[in-house]
Amino acid sequence: MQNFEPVKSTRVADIIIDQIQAMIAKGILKAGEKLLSERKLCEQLNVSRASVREAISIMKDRGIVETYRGNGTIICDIFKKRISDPLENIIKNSGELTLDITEMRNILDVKATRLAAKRRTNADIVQIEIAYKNLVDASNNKDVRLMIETDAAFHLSIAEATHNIVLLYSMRSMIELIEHSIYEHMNYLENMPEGFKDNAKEHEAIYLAVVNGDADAAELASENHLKHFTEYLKNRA
Amino acid sequence: MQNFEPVKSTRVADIIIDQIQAMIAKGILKAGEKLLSERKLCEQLNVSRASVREAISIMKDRGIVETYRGNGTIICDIFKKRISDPLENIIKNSGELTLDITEMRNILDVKATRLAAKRRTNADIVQIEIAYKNLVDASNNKDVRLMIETDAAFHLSIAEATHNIVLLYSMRSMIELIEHSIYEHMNYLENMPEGFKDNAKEHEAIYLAVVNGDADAAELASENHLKHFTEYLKNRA
DNA sequence: TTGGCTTAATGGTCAGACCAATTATGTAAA
DNA sequence: TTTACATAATTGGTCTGACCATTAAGCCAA
Repeated sequence: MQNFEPVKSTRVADIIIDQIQAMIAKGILKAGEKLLSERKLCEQLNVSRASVREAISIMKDRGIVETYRGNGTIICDIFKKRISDPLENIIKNSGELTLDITEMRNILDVKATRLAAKRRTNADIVQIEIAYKNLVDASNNKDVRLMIETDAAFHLSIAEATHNIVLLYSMRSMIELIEHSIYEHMNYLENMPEGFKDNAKEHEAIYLAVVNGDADAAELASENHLKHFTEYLKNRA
Repeated sequence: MQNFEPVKSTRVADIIIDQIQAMIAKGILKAGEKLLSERKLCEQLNVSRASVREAISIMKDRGIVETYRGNGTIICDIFKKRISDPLENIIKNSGELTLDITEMRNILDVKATRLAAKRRTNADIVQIEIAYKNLVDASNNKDVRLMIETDAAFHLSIAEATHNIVLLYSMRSMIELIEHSIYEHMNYLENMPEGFKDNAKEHEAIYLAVVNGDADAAELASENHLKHFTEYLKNRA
């Protein structure tokens, strides 16, 4: 069996991180326990405090430890990891990027709906029907989180019916990227059930047009549907 | 209703990270560009080098920047890492997708042309004019390779005028993929001239519509322009 | 026991120095 | 003029020591 050793980085901070993570992995350091103070770590590791601090600040960013001024540094429960995707992290704090992605997603969605109406097979229709019914159920139950999920799934089931892999992948990517931002605005959405009542009809229009194979109606319905959400975003930006 | 704002960290390094990431999100800092040196950043931000280094080392860990001793710190192409590379991988494993990619590119181009007509600034117009003239020159000289290059540059200069960096990025991606795909699956240079036949007037129509700010005409001109190339591709497939 | 004060320890920030790698520059040789 | 190489300047990496801000612990007096 090939048993590789982890590559020893030349960077001091990386070496420290490796050591501490190994201790956590071996159970020597357990969640909730305090790490040695920075100054004592310097002594034991024979490195400067700057290097120790760099290692700790990186582990803090990774969610491995938490620091408390005047108290110390504790090992975290690994389970509560934060967003690890750097791009999503940037998007989360950028209204401009969120708008850009939303616009891109809308462009794709409108054209995908048109193409789906032209190309959907019987198998596609079955999947779209399932997704549509799930969306309606979630809407009736007023479960906002589930509505967001089933809404995405509904639009993706339509994108799937275009049989354009690149288009499908791109739409899925855009949806993934703004997912976190949408969830953060969830509390806002929860207070506007009226807005969601309207788009029940919009979803129905899209659904029917695609199933009936009416490309023009499908494109129109999709455009109309997304107009509302975009306006809402622009007002907040 | 309790509507909490995201906590703005008091930590100096976090503030620096937010600033730099915001610059990336707005396109002020672009992939491949160099960040200011640590010492200059200290000056501009009025903080110690330790804080700047902490911010940079965290961003390095996130994969947002890369550092090179003696050279500098460069901005990574996270969009490529997160979106383009995986797509490229999918395409490699899916056989011939030239039509899918082309369709996707056309969708983006048509809508980008419309948006550009609405949003182009004077600076954008200058760039578009330059790109258009280069295209005309290449066309007059019947230099096929240069025509392909200037054609891409022309459409990208329009995409740039949308001021949607995600859209711009995606279009650039598609154009690169098409060139690869056509090159692999067809006799690139030998067959391309037919696809470029007599579209000087079409380019002119696009150019004029965008410069005049006529969104509907721009979209129409773009649709008309791309139709020919797509049909040509389909006939070959 | 309780309240408030002092003290010590901790993480956060700063300043300045030197090392190591790379690039830019300028000079001498071909 | 061009090329080659030594030198200087710049950049990220590391170290040292100091001070600030916060917290916990200890202490003493009411």
